[in-house]
Amino acid sequence: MIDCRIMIAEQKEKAAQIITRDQFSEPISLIAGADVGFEQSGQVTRAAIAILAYPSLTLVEYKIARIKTTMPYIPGLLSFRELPALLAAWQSLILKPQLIMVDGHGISHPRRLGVASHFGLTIGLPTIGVAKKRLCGESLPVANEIASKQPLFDNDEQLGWVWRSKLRCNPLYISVGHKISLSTACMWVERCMRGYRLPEPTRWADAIASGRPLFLRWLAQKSE
DNA sequence: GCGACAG
DNA sequence: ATCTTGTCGC
Repeated sequence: MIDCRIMIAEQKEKAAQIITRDQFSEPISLIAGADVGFEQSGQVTRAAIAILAYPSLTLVEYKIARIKTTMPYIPGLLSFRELPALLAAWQSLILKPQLIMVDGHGISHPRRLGVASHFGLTIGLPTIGVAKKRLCGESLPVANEIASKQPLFDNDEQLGWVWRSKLRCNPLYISVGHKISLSTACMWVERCMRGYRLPEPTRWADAIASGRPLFLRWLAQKSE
């Protein structure tokens, strides 16, 4: 069995180190997206990091890491399952981005250390949490208009924004990962939208990690 | 005790 | 997260 108490203690300790101020300077030329998928058996964790040029948002580099799965999925402890593969992918990159968007929550987490924050703290770079589902906190319904948003609250503490990125799609949960403020995080997510539910960095990372048509077409076209 | 629960 | 067919709507 896994002793979650140790991980929870680690999360509480690390959460205190998360920086919620902007610690990067513009202009930014490279933005990354990070996501993790699992192969059929579930025994292999596959992380992908996509590096996009900004502002063109074209894919300029990507790396995939395949690691043996060590942890089961436990809500709230996702980073312990996904971080090893993310770090492996990170280490193999040639280009280093100034900002990273991670598929998952940042500080909108029961102990304020979701995978986006954990990853950012570990590598010491600014990260943004872009999650597709709520983990904790409460919010009012978001109006069905693009860019409508509602604050995500845990009592009096705002954990992030619930943000409608696309009509008739479930909203995104945007939160501080590390070394960035919430307002700046939202600004960068908006700047990276190209008409899909997910911002481009996360959209590409997901496509690469899961071998989706978007990425397969890109590969095919590249080899022509 | 029951429901909720990122990926 | 992954597997998986059809179906509805823009």
